[in-house]
Parts: sequence; C-alpha cells; structure tokens
Amino acid sequence: MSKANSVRTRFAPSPTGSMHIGNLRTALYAYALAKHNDGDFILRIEDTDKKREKTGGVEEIKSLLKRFNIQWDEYYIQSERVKSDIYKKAAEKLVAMGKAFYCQCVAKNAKEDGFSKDLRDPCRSKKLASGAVKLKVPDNEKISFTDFVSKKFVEWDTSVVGDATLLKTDGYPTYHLAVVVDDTDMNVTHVLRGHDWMSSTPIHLLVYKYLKFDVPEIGHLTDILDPEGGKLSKRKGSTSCEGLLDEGYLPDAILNFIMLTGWAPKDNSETFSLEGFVKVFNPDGFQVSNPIFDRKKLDWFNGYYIRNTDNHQLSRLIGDLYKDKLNKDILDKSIPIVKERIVKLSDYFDLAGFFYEKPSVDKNLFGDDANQHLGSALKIISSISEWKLESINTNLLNEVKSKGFKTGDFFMDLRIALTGKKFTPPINDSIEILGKEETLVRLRKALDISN
RNA sequence: GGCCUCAUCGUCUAGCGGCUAGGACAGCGGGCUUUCAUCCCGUAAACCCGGGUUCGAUUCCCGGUGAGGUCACCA
Repeated sequence: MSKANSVRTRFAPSPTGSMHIGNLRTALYAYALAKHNDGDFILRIEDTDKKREKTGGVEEIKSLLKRFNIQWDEYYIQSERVKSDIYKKAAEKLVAMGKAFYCQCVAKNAKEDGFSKDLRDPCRSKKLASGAVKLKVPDNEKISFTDFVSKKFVEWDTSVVGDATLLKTDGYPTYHLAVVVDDTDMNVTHVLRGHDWMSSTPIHLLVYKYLKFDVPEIGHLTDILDPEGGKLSKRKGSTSCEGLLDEGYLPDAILNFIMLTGWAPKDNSETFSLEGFVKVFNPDGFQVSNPIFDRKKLDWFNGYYIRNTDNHQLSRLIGDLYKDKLNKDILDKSIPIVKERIVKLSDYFDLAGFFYEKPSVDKNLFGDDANQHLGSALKIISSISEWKLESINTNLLNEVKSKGFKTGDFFMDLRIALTGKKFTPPINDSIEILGKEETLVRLRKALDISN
C-alpha cells in the first residue's frame, strides 16, 4: 500500500476547537513535504480526549481541508484504533519491561496545581497492578535528537522530564503514547508539529527507545505570534480559518499568506499556488524564529487574488457570501468595475451597495455648482437614446466642455447625487449599470436636495 | 522558577567571514486619472547589547538582555 522509501507525513489535529491558521499551516507544510517527494499525506484525528471533544469538530476539519484543497491519501480516527488494544498492549509491554508503572493517584490538573515540582510519581515504587500507566523516566540520562526544521541538535537531561501518563484510567492513550504507536504503525517518516510540542519530545524519544521503534525525522514549526504579543489565540482577532473565510478571504490567498509566514524560498518569490508551492517546497526554507501575523500582508494577497479571479467565479463567490440576496444581473455587471477596488469579498457591498439601494445623499457633500451640474446631467442623460457607456461618456463630456464646467467637479457632484459617496467605482460605468430610469430618478431627487 | 527554542528595516524575509546588507507588505512622495482603486516610478527604514575568534564579523563562540514555548490521566 505505502510506497517503499517514500516520504510519509501526517496532520494530526484533535477536534477540540476551531482550526486556526497555525493549524492550517502545519497541515500545509506536512502536505507539501509529502507531495514534493511524491509521498503520502495522512489525516489522523486525535480524539482521545473525549471530555474536550467538540461536536462536529471532525467534520469541520475535513471540510476545511477540502476547501483549501489539501487532500489526504489516508484517513484514521484514533478513537477507532483504541478498540484494537494497540495502545493498551504497548503500555502493558512497557510495564512488563519495567519502563512504565501503574498509578492510582487522583488526576492532577496543571492549572489548579501550578508548576509541578515532583517530576517522579510516588506510585512508581508501589508496584500496583492496575490504574493509569505512566512512563518511568530515568534520572540523569541524556536523550537527544536533531530537529529537521531547525537543523538543531537538542539534548535533555532526563531528570527534567516528568513521569508522563501514557494510558489513562478510561483506557484511552494520551498523546504521548498514541503519537508514537501510530506514527510507527503508519510508517510516518517525518513528524512535523507545532513548537509547543518541543518539550514533550524527550518523552516520545524514550517511548521509541523502550519499544525499540525507529525514530522518524522530527521537526518543530515556529508559532505564529499575535501582533499584540503572545501566541495567536482565538480571542485576539479572528484567525480561525472559518472566520477568515466568512470575512471574505479567499482560500488561495490565505494559503499563499501562511506559506510565507514561517517559510521562504531562496529567491524570495511571493506568489504561489498550492501546486507551485509543492513544487518548490523544501525544508531548508523553514524559518526558526516566530513570525507575527501580519493582516496587512494577508489583505494584499487577498486583493491580489481577487484581481486575478475571473469575473464569473468572483460573481459566484460574492453571491455566495451574501447568501444570494443580491440581484444576479447587477452583481455580474458590477464585478468588472469593483474587483480591483476590494480587498475582501465582504467589501463588496460597501462599495457597490448603491446599485441595490437608493443612497441617502448629504447635501453638504455637493460643490457650489451642484445645481447647474446636476441640471445639465439630467438634461443630457434624458436625451441619450442609445444606452451605452460610450454614448454616456461622450454626451456628458461634450456637455462639460460646452458649459465650461470643471470636469472633476461636475463628475463629483454627479457621483454624490447617484451614490451618496465620494469614493465609488467609475461613475459613467455605474450610470450604465444603474440604467436610465433609475439614474434620472436619483438625479431629480438630488436636485431637490441640493436646491 | 526549572528546562527548551529564538533574535536582519514597523512586518514577512534574502544573506550562510569581505555586499553601497537585497526583495515584498505596510508608510511616504510622484506619475496615470472625472473620485477611489489598479498600474508604474521613486523614497525613507534593519543586522538587540557586551565580550571574544579572525587581517576582517550581520554571519562563528561565550555571556547578557529581550521574546516565545513547556512543566495535566489536554492535545
């Protein structure tokens, strides 16, 4: 089934919260690492904490990965694998070897207990025959590995590593046991995970060693930091994938943005499709220091991708975002003059709302000659028989010339009369879309106001 | 607090002993233009500090400082 000697990576999320861009980035890098080497990418749901599991969490992860087009070759659910007793057997084997022990202490919670000072569990000397299983971590030994992301040799004295729980009383393994057993079982060659896992690596290394498993390449990614300081968190601004998507960020833009926060190609190229990224991806480009989430850059990418999306597709995306409440015809027509002016899909209505709703016009916005301008415009537009941009353009411009109006002032008054705003898409194009009837209605109303 | 990791413009980064320290986003200025935007051009902006090593350190080593992580029967 699995190709011999090929690279196999996995993304192993737990369905306990919503996926944020940091998680997505881990998945993306793991995917690219596998695919660049023509290997397999595995999705493994780590749902061994039944208390914290979020309903619908698994489906959310899967649908999100699909939306970003990150496709997995194999799929596993850890809780299903518990039934086969593989974790329990591994734990028992460690106990039999004297490398683990049963513990019947009441479960502690770090938040309540603060920093744990006793790294060695009192139960390790009791020789109990049941309970939770904990790793018997030795004192004064060295355990080390070389991180394939940072290329750094890291070594711990085992005296600073606690007796980690491997199997809980409910029969489920903890991450520490499950990850080692599963990665070995699934022939994962490269473990790519968040930096927050660094300190538990010695535990895993010990388990690999005692179980006589081959240790895969292990690499720890940087953490994306919040501009306000600290790790990105859900409460500090919306960095959840779903939130970003709902705001009108394009999957390709989000992907391109996260590719480059924590990784860079030697030539500093900036824009990559997923396929293009897979092609050039190389672990050498990994950054070792934590990047800060830069929304301005995300915005730039998003505008860039919007401009490069074809009009039909863009119309469909915006239509979807507004739950198909927008008039399809107007939407289609307005796309070309709006697409290079919006950063997010959700900016659409701010800019083009006047096509759908009559504007409220503030008379203070008008210039001194608004009456003449609007009067002329009304006259000219009424007289246009062939409703085309070309004729609207030339007729209006001729009038401006013959009356000696200042071009900019004339069109600004017209713009305000029709849209209520000073910043809009090109006004003649907008007039064409608005239609003769509606344009005249708005012009008359504005004339009343400006009088 | 112990342990681990990290440190180039505001931000993402290139650099891997000798460079006018390069690019991108953001900023600023200009051009185009009936607004805004797109687009084009230009400009300002960085090697955390202190010791070494070396003919020479942004680059190598040590220390400091700062930042991040972690110390659960959570992942």
